[in-house]
Amino acid sequence: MAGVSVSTVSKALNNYEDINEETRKKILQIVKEMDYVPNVMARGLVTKSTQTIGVFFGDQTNSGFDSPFLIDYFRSIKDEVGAAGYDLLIFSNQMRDTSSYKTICYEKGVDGVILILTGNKRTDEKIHELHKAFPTVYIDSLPNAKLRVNFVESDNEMGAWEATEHLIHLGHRHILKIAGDTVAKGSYDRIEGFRRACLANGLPFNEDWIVYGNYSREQAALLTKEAFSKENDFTAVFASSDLMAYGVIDALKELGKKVPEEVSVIGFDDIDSAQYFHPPLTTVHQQRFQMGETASKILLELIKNNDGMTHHVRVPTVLVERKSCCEVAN
Amino acid sequence: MAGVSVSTVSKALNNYEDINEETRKKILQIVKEMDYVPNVMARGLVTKSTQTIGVFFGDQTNSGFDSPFLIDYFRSIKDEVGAAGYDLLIFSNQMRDTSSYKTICYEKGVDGVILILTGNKRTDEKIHELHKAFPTVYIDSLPNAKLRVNFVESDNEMGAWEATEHLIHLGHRHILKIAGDTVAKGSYDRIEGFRRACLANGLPFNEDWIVYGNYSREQAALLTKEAFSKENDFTAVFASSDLMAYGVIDALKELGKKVPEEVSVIGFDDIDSAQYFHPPLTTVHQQRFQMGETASKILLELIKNNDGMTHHVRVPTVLVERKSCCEVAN
DNA sequence: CTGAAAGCGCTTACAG
DNA sequence: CTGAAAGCGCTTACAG
Repeated sequence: MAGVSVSTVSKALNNYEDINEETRKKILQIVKEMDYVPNVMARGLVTKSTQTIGVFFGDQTNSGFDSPFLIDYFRSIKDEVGAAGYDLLIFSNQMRDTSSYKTICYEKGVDGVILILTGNKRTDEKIHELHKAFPTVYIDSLPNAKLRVNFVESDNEMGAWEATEHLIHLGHRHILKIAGDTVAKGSYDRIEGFRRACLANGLPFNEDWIVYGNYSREQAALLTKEAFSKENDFTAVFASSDLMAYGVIDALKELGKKVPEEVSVIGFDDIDSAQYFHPPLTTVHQQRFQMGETASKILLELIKNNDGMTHHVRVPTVLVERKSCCEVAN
Repeated sequence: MAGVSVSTVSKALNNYEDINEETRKKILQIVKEMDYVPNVMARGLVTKSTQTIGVFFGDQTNSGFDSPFLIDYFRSIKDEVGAAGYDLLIFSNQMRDTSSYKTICYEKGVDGVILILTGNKRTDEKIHELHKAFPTVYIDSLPNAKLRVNFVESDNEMGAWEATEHLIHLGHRHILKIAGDTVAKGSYDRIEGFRRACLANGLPFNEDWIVYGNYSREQAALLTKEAFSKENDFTAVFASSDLMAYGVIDALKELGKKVPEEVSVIGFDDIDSAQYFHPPLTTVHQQRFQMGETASKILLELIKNNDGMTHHVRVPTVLVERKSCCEVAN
C-alpha cells in the first residue's frame, strides 16, 4: 500500500471510529485513485456476508404462472435490493451434487433468499429446511399452505370474489369456473373466492359449475366445450388465468357463441397481452411489481435484524374492465 | 472430519489421481451423508473461480429494447449456463463506489460476463476496460460499433432488407421508415437494410422517407402524422420496432386510413403482444432465445480456453406475416 | 498415497 | 490511533 498497514486500510474502509481523520482521508483518496474494491470472497469468508441475495426461480413451463410474471418480480426485486446495495444471485446451476436449497445457499454464501417457485418445485420437500437457516421470503407460491414462512402473494380469494361479483352485478346467475390445479394455494384461493361469492349472493350454485384442469390455453378450451355440452345455460365464465380465458374464448368461438354478447368471460392475472386480445380481456390485475418490492423489503429487514416474526402479506388485486364482459341478455 | 486430513478430503472432492480408491470412497460417502458442499468463497479465494457468470442488464425504460426481450435472453442464458454448472450473478447494487464494470467484476469474482445494455448504458466508456480483464460477450448492443469484442446480435440489416422487400413484392413503391435512434448499431443497421433494399429495387427513394425518433409508441404516432402531412402518398410504413408499429397504426387510425387496406404496416422484433394486436402485426421476428444460447456458449468456451479470437455472430431473423400488410391498391 | 504448511485477501480482537 | 497476529475455509506445492 502507500503508507499504512492493511488493518488500518480495512478500518478506514469500514468506517471504524478509532482512526485518525487524516489517515482515513489519505487512504480513501488512494482507494479512489486506483479504483480499489475489497474482494467480496475474502471479506465474506470472515464476515459471512456477501451483499448478495439468492433467488430461486422455478420456471417449469406451462404452469400459467410463468414468463409474463417472472420478469415483473425480477425487475422489482432487482431495483429494491439494488438500492440497498445488494446484487442478485440466480441459482441456475444444474450440475450440483445436492438438491438441498439450504446447502446451495451455504455454498454460495448468500445473505438471504427469495423463492419464486412454480410447478413441481413448489411441492419439493427439500425446501423446508431452508427458511430456518437463511432469511427467506416466498413470493406467490408456497410448497405447503401450512408452512410458517414469510410470504407475499396476491389476495387471490378477494380478487376472485370481486371478479365474481362483477359478473353478478352484470346480471349473470349461471357462471362457469374454469379452475387451475388444486394444489397451489393461489389456485385454491381463486376457487374459494368464486364459490363464496356465488353463495353469498344467493346464486343457484352447484359444484358442477367448477371444472378443474391446468393453466394451459388448450386445456381450458377443452374444458369449456365439455362443460357447455353438459349444461348450455352459462352466461358467463370465470377463468383462473388469462391464458385460460383465451382458451375459453377460443372454444366459445368454435361453439358459435359471441363474446361478450352471449357469454361474458373474465380472466385472472392481467398479463401483458390481455389488453391486446380480441376482445380486450376484462380481468383481475395482479400487482406483481408491488409484490416483488414488498418481498424485497421484508427480506432486507430480516437480514438487518431477524426478529423471528413471520410476515404474510396479501397484495390487493385490481379489477380491470375491458371488453369481454357485458350485461346479461334477457 | 472422520478419519483423514483436509488435504485429502480436498483431493477426493477435486478428483485428484493420487488418492487411494478406498479413502476416496469413504470420504465421498461421508460428504454425501452430511450433504457437505465446499464453501465457494474459500475455494474462490485460492482458485480465482466461482462458477458464476456475471450479467449486466441495462434496463433503462423506454428504450424499446426492453422488457419483452430481456426475459428471453435471461431464460436462455440461465438454461445454457446452468447446464454447464454455473450460477448467474445479476449486478443490481446501486450503492457501489465505482462505476467500472471491471472493478465490479473483480469485487464479486465472476468467471465471465454477459452484457445486455440498453439506453444510456450502451455508450458508457467505462465498459471498454472490462473485456480485456474478463471473458465477455455482448448481446444485442455495443457501446461502440468499432469495438473488437465478442458480440451476438440479430442480423438487423438483413431483417430490415427482407421486410422492405416483402413490402416491395406486395407492390409498394413509397415506403415510410419510422426509425429509432441513430446511435445503437442495431438501429443503424435496420435503417441501412431499408435504404439499401429500396435502392437495390429501384424505388424512387429519398431521404425524406426516413424519419428519426426514439423507440416509443407515442413518438412513432407523432412522427407518422407529421410525415403524412408532408407527403400523403406512402402506401406502407416500416417501423423499426413493434411498439413503434403500434404507434404508427394509432396515428393511421386517427388519420382515417385503414390498415392494411390503405396502408400496410410492418414492425420489427415480434414481441409477445404482436400476435394479439389489431390487426395482428406482420413483423420481423428476432430469435432471442438463440441469441442468449449462442452468447452463453461462446462465453463458456472462452472461460475454458481463451484463444484470443473474437467472435461476432449474427443470428438470422425470420419474417412473420400476419395481417397488417397487403397488396397495394391500384 | 497422505498430511503439514503456506497462502488466497480480507476482518477482528488485542497489544502497544 | 496504529499495527502484528490469528483466523475465515479452502487448495496447492512439497515432504515423507
